[in-house]
Amino acid sequence: MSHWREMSPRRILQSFALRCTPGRKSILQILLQSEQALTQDQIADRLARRRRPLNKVTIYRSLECFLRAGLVHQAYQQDRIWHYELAHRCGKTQCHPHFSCYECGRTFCLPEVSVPLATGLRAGFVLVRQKVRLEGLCPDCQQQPADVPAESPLS
Amino acid sequence: MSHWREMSPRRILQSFALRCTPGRKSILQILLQSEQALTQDQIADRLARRRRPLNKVTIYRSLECFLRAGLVHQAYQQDRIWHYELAHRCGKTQCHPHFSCYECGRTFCLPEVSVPLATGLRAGFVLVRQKVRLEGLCPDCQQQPADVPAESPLS
DNA sequence: CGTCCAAATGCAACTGAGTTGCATATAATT
DNA sequence: AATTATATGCAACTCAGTTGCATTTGGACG
Ligand SMILES: [Mn+2]
Ligand SMILES: [Mn+2]
Ligand SMILES: [Zn+2]
Ligand SMILES: [Zn+2]
Repeated sequence: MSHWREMSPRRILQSFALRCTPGRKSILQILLQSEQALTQDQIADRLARRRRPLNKVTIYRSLECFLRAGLVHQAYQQDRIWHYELAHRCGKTQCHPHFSCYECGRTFCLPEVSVPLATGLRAGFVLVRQKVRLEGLCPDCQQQPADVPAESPLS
Repeated sequence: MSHWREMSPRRILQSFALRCTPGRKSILQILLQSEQALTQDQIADRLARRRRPLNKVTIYRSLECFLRAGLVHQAYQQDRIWHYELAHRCGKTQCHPHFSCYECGRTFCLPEVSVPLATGLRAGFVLVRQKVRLEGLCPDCQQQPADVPAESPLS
């Protein structure tokens, strides 16, 4: 398999049979250079800083087009906001897990962590993708008293 | 551990040290009787059908209070809408998985499916809860041609 | 019982991520 | 260069969830 980071945005778009516009190339470049999943707003910021501003509707529509093509995933939602990332660090049937910190609210990509696929699915269900979200305390926050969800008084 | 379904809403609220109001008892009863996670809107509908209408703000604030107490979980978000369910069918460190169908969009609770906890977490991360979301085709939809995400042309 | 107050409720107005319709611009094909 | 399906920009919109504030009430205490 070819490594996306060694390919130009243009060639990647071509290989996915997507139209190659300046806006899409810029969005793709920003996703290629990011270690984390990004929101529309974060992408817009970075585009503006590179003097390549794009309308937010265009960003959403480009991401949706990338999504349909399988170039990006909607990695996770936080505070009702979608975070997008390139699909190249995800396995065929499983995205890499994400870890959210109860204390600081940050979310981390954990491409090196793998979780076995679910087993014992009821007959008739066809599993295509498994997405795992981990919650807890990140290295920066585990010292401080945290706002961890309460335990049940009945267990 | 006591079984919530055999307890009255009133006793459950008391054991969680929550104030016992008519609204909270009704919301709790609806969650107890549901096999699936419910949205604010679905809860409001069922309350109205029982002639116990509640303001949506009150429903949201009650759910948030239940959440802080550990009585309910935010099970999953679909189309930016939170789905709430009682925590009593979830393990201490892992919620039961949920399965979403690409074709019909329905989401199913899979309390019988278990996934091993993630291993190989980088040093410093403290895992408190693991949430698993499965995507694919449900028994009703696996016959029809489905809108499954595209494969990468580069792999 | 009645008194009291922190907490719960209802209502109206608000927030903001994401969507839609439509006019205009442009990538890719010929 | 001409053509056309697709991409873009802009303004207006949607709607789940939140906030401020006035009013009500659960539950503790006597
Ligand atoms: Mn990621
Ligand atoms: Mn569930
Ligand atoms: Zn943290
Ligand atoms: Zn289905």
